Amino acid sequence: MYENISIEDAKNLQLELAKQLRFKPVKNISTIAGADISFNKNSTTMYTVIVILSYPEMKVQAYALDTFETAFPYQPGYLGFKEVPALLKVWELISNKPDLVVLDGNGILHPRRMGVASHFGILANQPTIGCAKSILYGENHIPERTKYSYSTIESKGDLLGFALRTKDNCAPVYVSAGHLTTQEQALEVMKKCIGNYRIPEPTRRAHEIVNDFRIGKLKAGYHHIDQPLTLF
DNA sequence: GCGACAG
DNA sequence: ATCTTGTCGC
Repeated sequence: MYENISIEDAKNLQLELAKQLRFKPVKNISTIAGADISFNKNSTTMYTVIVILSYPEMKVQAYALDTFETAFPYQPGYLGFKEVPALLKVWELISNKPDLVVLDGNGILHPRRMGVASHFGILANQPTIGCAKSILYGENHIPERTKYSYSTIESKGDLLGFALRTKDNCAPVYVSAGHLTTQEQALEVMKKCIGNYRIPEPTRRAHEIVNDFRIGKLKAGYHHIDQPLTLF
Protein backbone atom coordinates (compact mmCIF):
# COMPACT_ATOMS: atom_id res chain seq x y z
CA MET A 1 0.00 0.00 0.00
CA TYR A 2 2.64 2.54 1.01
CA GLU A 3 5.66 0.40 0.04
CA ASN A 4 7.57 3.00 -1.91
CA ILE A 5 6.04 6.32 -0.94
CA SER A 6 8.51 9.14 -0.25
CA ILE A 7 8.24 11.32 2.83
CA GLU A 8 7.39 14.24 0.61
CA ASP A 9 4.51 12.33 -0.98
CA ALA A 10 3.45 11.02 2.40
CA LYS A 11 3.26 14.55 3.74
CA ASN A 12 1.17 15.69 0.77
CA LEU A 13 -1.15 12.71 1.17
CA GLN A 14 -1.64 13.58 4.84
CA LEU A 15 -2.64 17.09 3.85
CA GLU A 16 -5.16 15.71 1.33
CA LEU A 17 -6.59 13.17 3.77
CA ALA A 18 -6.97 15.87 6.43
CA LYS A 19 -9.37 17.74 4.15
CA GLN A 20 -11.73 14.76 4.38
CA LEU A 21 -11.97 14.80 8.19
CA ARG A 22 -15.45 15.22 9.64
CA PHE A 23 -16.37 15.86 13.25
CA LYS A 24 -19.76 15.02 14.72
CA PRO A 25 -20.76 13.10 17.83
CA VAL A 26 -21.40 9.35 17.63
CA LYS A 27 -24.87 8.53 18.93
CA ASN A 28 -25.80 5.57 21.12
CA ILE A 29 -22.39 4.09 21.81
CA SER A 30 -22.64 0.46 22.96
CA THR A 31 -19.31 -0.94 21.79
CA ILE A 32 -15.80 0.49 21.62
CA ALA A 33 -12.68 -1.14 20.20
CA GLY A 34 -9.00 -0.93 21.00
CA ALA A 35 -6.43 -1.42 18.23
CA ASP A 36 -2.75 -2.19 18.69
CA ILE A 37 0.34 -3.56 17.00
CA SER A 38 3.24 -5.55 18.43
CA PHE A 39 6.40 -7.01 16.93
CA ASN A 40 9.58 -8.79 17.83
CA LYS A 41 12.78 -6.78 17.91
CA ASN A 42 14.55 -6.82 14.54
CA SER A 43 11.55 -8.39 12.83
CA THR A 44 9.38 -6.97 10.06
CA THR A 45 6.31 -8.97 11.06
CA MET A 46 3.63 -6.89 12.75
CA TYR A 47 1.08 -8.62 14.99
CA THR A 48 -2.23 -6.76 15.00
CA VAL A 49 -5.33 -6.81 17.14
CA ILE A 50 -8.67 -5.10 17.31
CA VAL A 51 -10.53 -5.92 20.50
CA ILE A 52 -14.18 -5.02 21.03
CA LEU A 53 -15.46 -4.07 24.48
CA SER A 54 -18.92 -3.27 25.72
CA TYR A 55 -19.44 0.40 26.55
CA PRO A 56 -19.33 1.64 29.20
CA GLU A 57 -18.94 -1.71 31.00
CA MET A 58 -15.55 -2.38 29.39
CA LYS A 59 -16.06 -6.13 29.12
CA VAL A 60 -14.17 -7.85 26.31
CA GLN A 61 -16.69 -9.24 23.80
CA ALA A 62 -14.51 -10.29 20.86
CA TYR A 63 -11.16 -9.76 19.20
CA ALA A 64 -9.55 -10.25 15.81
CA LEU A 65 -5.87 -11.15 15.33
CA ASP A 66 -3.70 -11.10 12.22
CA THR A 67 -0.18 -10.45 10.94
CA PHE A 68 1.21 -8.08 8.34
CA GLU A 69 4.65 -7.42 6.86
CA THR A 70 6.10 -3.98 7.56
CA ALA A 71 6.45 -1.93 4.39
CA PHE A 72 7.19 1.51 5.87
CA PRO A 73 9.53 2.38 8.77
CA TYR A 74 8.41 4.18 11.89
CA GLN A 75 9.02 7.89 11.58
CA PRO A 76 7.60 10.50 13.96
CA GLY A 77 4.66 12.15 12.23
CA TYR A 78 4.11 9.27 9.79
CA LEU A 79 3.01 6.41 12.01
CA GLY A 80 -0.13 5.83 9.95
CA PHE A 81 1.85 4.79 6.91
CA LYS A 82 3.33 1.92 8.88
CA GLU A 83 0.31 0.84 10.90
CA VAL A 84 -2.86 1.64 8.98
CA PRO A 85 -2.41 -0.96 6.20
CA ALA A 86 -1.93 -3.65 8.84
CA LEU A 87 -4.94 -2.46 10.83
CA LEU A 88 -7.17 -2.36 7.76
CA LYS A 89 -6.41 -6.02 7.18
CA VAL A 90 -7.38 -7.16 10.68
CA TRP A 91 -10.37 -4.80 10.54
CA GLU A 92 -11.82 -6.91 7.73
CA LEU A 93 -12.03 -9.92 10.02
CA ILE A 94 -14.72 -8.12 12.02
CA SER A 95 -18.27 -8.36 10.70
CA ASN A 96 -19.99 -6.44 13.51
CA LYS A 97 -18.08 -3.18 13.53
CA PRO A 98 -17.75 -1.32 16.84
CA ASP A 99 -19.23 2.15 17.31
CA LEU A 100 -15.80 3.68 17.96
CA VAL A 101 -12.18 2.59 17.65
CA VAL A 102 -9.42 3.83 19.97
CA LEU A 103 -5.98 3.83 18.36
CA ASP A 104 -2.63 3.78 20.15
CA GLY A 105 -1.37 7.16 18.92
CA ASN A 106 -2.85 10.51 17.98
CA GLY A 107 -5.86 11.73 16.04
CA ILE A 108 -5.73 15.39 15.02
CA LEU A 109 -3.15 16.11 17.71
CA HIS A 110 -0.60 16.09 14.92
CA PRO A 111 1.32 18.72 12.89
CA ARG A 112 -0.91 18.06 9.85
CA ARG A 113 -3.99 16.82 11.77
CA MET A 114 -3.38 13.32 10.45
CA GLY A 115 -2.23 11.07 13.27
CA VAL A 116 -2.73 7.30 12.98
CA ALA A 117 -6.26 7.48 14.42
CA SER A 118 -7.39 10.06 11.87
CA HIS A 119 -5.64 8.18 9.07
CA PHE A 120 -7.35 4.90 9.94
CA GLY A 121 -10.68 6.64 10.45
CA ILE A 122 -10.64 8.17 6.98
CA LEU A 123 -9.63 4.97 5.17
CA ALA A 124 -12.06 2.79 7.12
CA ASN A 125 -14.80 5.45 7.18
CA GLN A 126 -15.10 4.79 10.88
CA PRO A 127 -15.36 6.91 14.04
CA THR A 128 -11.97 6.91 15.80
CA ILE A 129 -10.20 8.41 18.80
CA GLY A 130 -6.46 8.83 19.30
CA CYS A 131 -4.98 8.04 22.72
CA ALA A 132 -1.20 8.41 22.92
CA LYS A 133 1.10 7.69 25.84
CA SER A 134 3.42 10.60 25.16
CA ILE A 135 3.27 13.98 23.49
CA LEU A 136 4.11 14.41 19.82
CA TYR A 137 3.06 17.96 19.09
CA GLY A 138 1.36 21.04 20.48
CA GLU A 139 1.56 23.45 23.38
CA ASN A 140 1.66 21.07 26.28
CA HIS A 141 -0.23 22.26 29.32
CA ILE A 142 -0.03 20.16 32.46
CA PRO A 143 -3.18 18.87 34.19
CA GLU A 144 -3.62 18.60 37.96
CA ARG A 145 -2.19 15.40 39.37
CA THR A 146 -5.52 13.81 40.28
CA LYS A 147 -7.37 11.17 38.23
CA TYR A 148 -9.76 12.67 35.61
CA SER A 149 -8.02 16.04 35.60
CA TYR A 150 -7.26 17.27 32.12
CA SER A 151 -5.77 20.20 30.25
CA THR A 152 -6.04 21.37 26.67
CA ILE A 153 -3.32 21.08 24.06
CA GLU A 154 -3.33 23.72 21.37
CA SER A 155 -1.46 25.06 18.41
CA LYS A 156 -1.90 28.61 17.19
CA GLY A 157 -5.21 28.87 19.01
CA ASP A 158 -6.63 25.60 17.68
CA LEU A 159 -7.75 22.95 20.17
CA LEU A 160 -5.85 19.84 19.12
CA GLY A 161 -6.50 17.56 22.08
CA PHE A 162 -6.25 16.99 25.80
CA ALA A 163 -3.75 15.68 28.34
CA LEU A 164 -5.88 13.43 30.54
CA ARG A 165 -4.80 12.14 33.94
CA THR A 166 -5.97 8.54 34.14
CA LYS A 167 -4.44 7.77 37.53
CA ASP A 168 -3.27 9.87 40.50
CA ASN A 169 0.35 10.98 40.17
CA CYS A 170 0.87 9.13 36.90
CA ALA A 171 1.84 10.62 33.55
CA PRO A 172 -1.23 11.67 31.53
CA VAL A 173 -2.36 10.22 28.21
CA TYR A 174 -3.00 12.42 25.19
CA VAL A 175 -6.50 12.27 23.75
CA SER A 176 -7.77 13.68 20.46
CA ALA A 177 -10.57 13.11 17.99
CA GLY A 178 -9.60 10.94 15.05
CA HIS A 179 -12.53 11.09 12.64
CA LEU A 180 -16.35 11.18 12.84
CA THR A 181 -16.41 12.20 16.49
CA THR A 182 -15.68 15.47 18.33
CA GLN A 183 -12.94 16.60 20.68
CA GLU A 184 -15.46 16.86 23.51
CA GLN A 185 -16.82 13.37 22.88
CA ALA A 186 -13.34 11.91 22.59
CA LEU A 187 -12.49 13.28 26.03
CA GLU A 188 -15.81 12.22 27.56
CA VAL A 189 -15.57 8.69 26.16
CA MET A 190 -11.95 8.20 27.19
CA LYS A 191 -12.80 9.26 30.74
CA LYS A 192 -15.35 6.45 30.84
CA CYS A 193 -12.79 3.98 29.50
CA ILE A 194 -10.46 4.50 32.46
CA GLY A 195 -10.09 1.48 34.74
CA ASN A 196 -7.54 0.99 37.48
CA TYR A 197 -4.52 1.43 35.24
CA ARG A 198 -2.80 4.33 33.54
CA ILE A 199 -3.69 3.02 30.09
CA PRO A 200 -7.45 3.15 29.34
CA GLU A 201 -9.12 -0.25 28.93
CA PRO A 202 -9.48 -0.48 25.12
CA THR A 203 -5.77 0.09 24.51
CA ARG A 204 -4.66 -1.82 27.59
CA ARG A 205 -6.64 -4.90 26.61
CA ALA A 206 -5.50 -4.65 23.01
CA HIS A 207 -1.87 -4.56 24.11
CA GLU A 208 -2.34 -7.50 26.45
CA ILE A 209 -4.04 -9.64 23.79
CA VAL A 210 -1.69 -8.81 20.93
CA ASN A 211 1.32 -9.73 23.05
CA ASP A 212 -0.24 -13.11 23.82
CA PHE A 213 -0.71 -13.51 20.08
CA ARG A 214 2.92 -12.60 19.35
CA ILE A 215 4.27 -15.17 21.79
CA GLY A 216 2.01 -17.89 20.43
CA LYS A 217 -0.57 -18.13 23.17
CA LEU A 218 -3.36 -17.02 20.82
CA LYS A 219 -4.03 -17.74 17.15
CA ALA A 220 -4.95 -15.54 14.20
CA GLY A 221 -8.61 -15.06 13.36
CA TYR A 222 -11.81 -13.76 14.89
CA HIS A 223 -12.54 -14.82 18.45
CA HIS A 224 -15.84 -14.32 20.21
CA ILE A 225 -16.10 -14.38 23.99
CA ASP A 226 -19.11 -16.33 25.22
CA GLN A 227 -21.07 -14.38 27.79
CA PRO A 228 -21.74 -16.25 31.04
CA LEU A 229 -25.35 -17.38 31.18
CA THR A 230 -27.58 -15.48 33.54
CA LEU A 231 -29.86 -18.03 35.15
CA PHE A 232 -33.08 -16.95 36.74
C1' DG B 1 20.87 25.79 12.09
C1' DC B 2 19.40 22.97 16.31
C1' DG B 3 16.53 20.02 18.90
C1' DA B 4 12.25 17.29 19.39
C1' DC B 5 10.07 13.52 17.70
C1' DA B 6 3.08 8.99 18.60
C1' DG B 7 4.67 3.63 17.82
C1' DA C 1 7.81 -0.57 19.70
C1' DT C 2 11.03 -4.31 22.22
C1' DC C 3 14.62 -5.99 25.73
C1' DT C 4 14.98 -6.25 30.96
C1' DT C 5 16.08 -5.76 37.09
C1' DG C 6 15.72 -3.27 40.37
C1' DT C 7 13.79 0.46 42.73
C1' DC C 8 11.12 4.47 44.40
C1' DG C 9 6.56 6.16 45.94
C1' DC C 10 1.62 6.05 47.02
